[in-house]
Amino acid sequence: MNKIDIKYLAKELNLAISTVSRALRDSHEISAATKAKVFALAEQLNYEPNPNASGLRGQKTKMIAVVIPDMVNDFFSLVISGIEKITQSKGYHILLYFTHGDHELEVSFIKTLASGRVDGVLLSMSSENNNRHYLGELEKKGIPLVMFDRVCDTLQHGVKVTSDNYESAIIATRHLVDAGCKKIAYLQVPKNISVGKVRMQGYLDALKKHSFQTAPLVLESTNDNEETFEALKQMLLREKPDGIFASIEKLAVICYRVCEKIRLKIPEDIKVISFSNLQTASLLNPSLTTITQPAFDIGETAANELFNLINKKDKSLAVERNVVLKSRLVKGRSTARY
Amino acid sequence: MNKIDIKYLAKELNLAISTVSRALRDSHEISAATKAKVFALAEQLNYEPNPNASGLRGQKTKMIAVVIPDMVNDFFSLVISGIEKITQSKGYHILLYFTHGDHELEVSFIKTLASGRVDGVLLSMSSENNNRHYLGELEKKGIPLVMFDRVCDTLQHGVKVTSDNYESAIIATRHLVDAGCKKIAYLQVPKNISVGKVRMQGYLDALKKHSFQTAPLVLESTNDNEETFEALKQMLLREKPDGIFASIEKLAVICYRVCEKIRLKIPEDIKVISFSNLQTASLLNPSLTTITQPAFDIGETAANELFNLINKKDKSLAVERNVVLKSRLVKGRSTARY
DNA sequence: GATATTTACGGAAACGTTTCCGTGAATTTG
DNA sequence: CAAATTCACGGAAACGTTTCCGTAAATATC
Repeated sequence: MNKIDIKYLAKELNLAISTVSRALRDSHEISAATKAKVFALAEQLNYEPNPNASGLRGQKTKMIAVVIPDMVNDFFSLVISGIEKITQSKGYHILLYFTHGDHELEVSFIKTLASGRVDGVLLSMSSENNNRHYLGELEKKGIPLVMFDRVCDTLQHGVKVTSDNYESAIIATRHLVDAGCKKIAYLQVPKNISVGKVRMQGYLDALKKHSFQTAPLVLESTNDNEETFEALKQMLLREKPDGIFASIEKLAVICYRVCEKIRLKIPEDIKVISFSNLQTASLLNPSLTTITQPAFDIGETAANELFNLINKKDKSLAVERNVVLKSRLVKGRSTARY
Repeated sequence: MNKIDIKYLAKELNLAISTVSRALRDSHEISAATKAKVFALAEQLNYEPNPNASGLRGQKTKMIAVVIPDMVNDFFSLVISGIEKITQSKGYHILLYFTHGDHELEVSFIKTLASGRVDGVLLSMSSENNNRHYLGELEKKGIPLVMFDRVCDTLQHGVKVTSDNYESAIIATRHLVDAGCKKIAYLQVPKNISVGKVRMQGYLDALKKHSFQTAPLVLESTNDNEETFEALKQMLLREKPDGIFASIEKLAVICYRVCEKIRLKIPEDIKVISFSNLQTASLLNPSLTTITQPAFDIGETAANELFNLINKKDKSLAVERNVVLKSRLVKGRSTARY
């Protein structure tokens, strides 16, 4: 029942505390014989260093924070899996935070994280139109930050990992055009987040370049699914588009339900494509054509970028770096020519 | 650029360190006037207490660990969301670990967690047939443990949160019988984990009681999806069951793919039911009948149970407690009578 | 009005590490 | 072989809190 700490090991081995500490960290100023003895006893007694003590002394916690909106779709699950692969290999730990799209909560998380709880932060922002002054707190304390997917486009410096949303949106829109669509609607994400804006810009530009459609047709959704369901139903009945481009997975799912409700057949009456990482997209009725982001890869890349910052000697965070990964088009029956 | 710690606040206010500390913790032995001053300055300077220091001193970290196999399906995402709701409200932090089904990794996680990194552990085991001696490390250090879903059935003491797997398996099997199935196959999870065993027992007992089927038909799957795909294909071709009961979601997905491959129509040729938390189950082709576990609720409950242990005065962990939550049957077209 | 209690605060120890500084002994150097 | 360096380790400070113990003044008790 005795707590086994370095002091206990030292007493047991008739060594000084400092010697034991150095031995455990494999210091060169300790003889091989002594090291062996220390390792053996540590192993035998199942010694584990106290992370608070080393964290307090050395100012490094071996922990990183992952701050994301939530985990309602497969995208963030995959990102986290990618992050975990890296942290695992580096012996780091993951602290997980959900902002639930609440900007205030995000600010409060970041502020507490700036107190030395973690060595670095991975962030996918809940809303990007707010002020971003709070991110400065991290910088002030020298805690590296890497943003991914939902990044802050007005922030110049910093490392950002995203996917090619603009190009993918063009590809998606053109895919609908090629499938024969004459009137394509775009379902916009609730919040005014940058990925939504960029994707919509791709849709708009692609319409101009590749389609005969005169005016864009955009439905702004809300966070209330029922509300969005109704709005979409009205829009489909009124405007009768023959193609739907959903900017996020949830909207495609709602779209499927609306089509079922008002007896619109996919892909015969209307074709659907969506940004999505749904692993069962190919099993849907009909199988959903998706733009699939490299979610796992985004996680891995963001984590690697963060560790680069953490291990950097000089803490000049003035680096600016944009890593853009490629999404891919996965064709399903929802956009098939019939 | 000055680090703002308690010492700095104290100097600034001409107070002792101890006074500032007590004021911040709203101690009764500090006058209202002094508290106000301290709070004001702390607010103004954005003071955040150093978690390592308080953790080291007070032996409480305000963190809990969540150890799960992985996040490849929606079940664990939902569980974590439930956990997060509780930790969030208690001001706690979540450390997330994936064992990837590797028992050795799980042991090593638990061992390092026993060093005082967290105040409690939530665990869903990767494999339950191995020795469980390592769990004693936590108990020895007085760190509470709550197991959920994949619990250790041979461990007598401890708190466990599960769902009614046995009863649900009976309901699922009977549902297939009621749908007209004469030959029902059971797809067993790869590892010999307790949920799998319990569910299979429900299947076996239900067969005896509710069906005319003479012999059970069980396919043991492996972690290799391709291998399982082939095995299932052979089994379907050879045995020609007219009902499939998948013990986990992944097996249902594989089943769908196999049926597509060998042109078996669901539900006309074969009916399928599965344990699953897939949020798009109703959108599959055909919509999948599921036994849906109360995943979010499991997370909430497990977290609440853990906090009960953490806040318990006497650390006698001898409590034994089994919380069982109800799953529900969600009917889809995959088991429809035609 | 002398003693007991409460109030409000200060000083210092303690939590378990890491690391700076020091120091004899052993080894190398010129 | 004296001086310089290296080797292998010990002592103690420091990280930022929390809390035990002490204490002077203020208030309460009989």
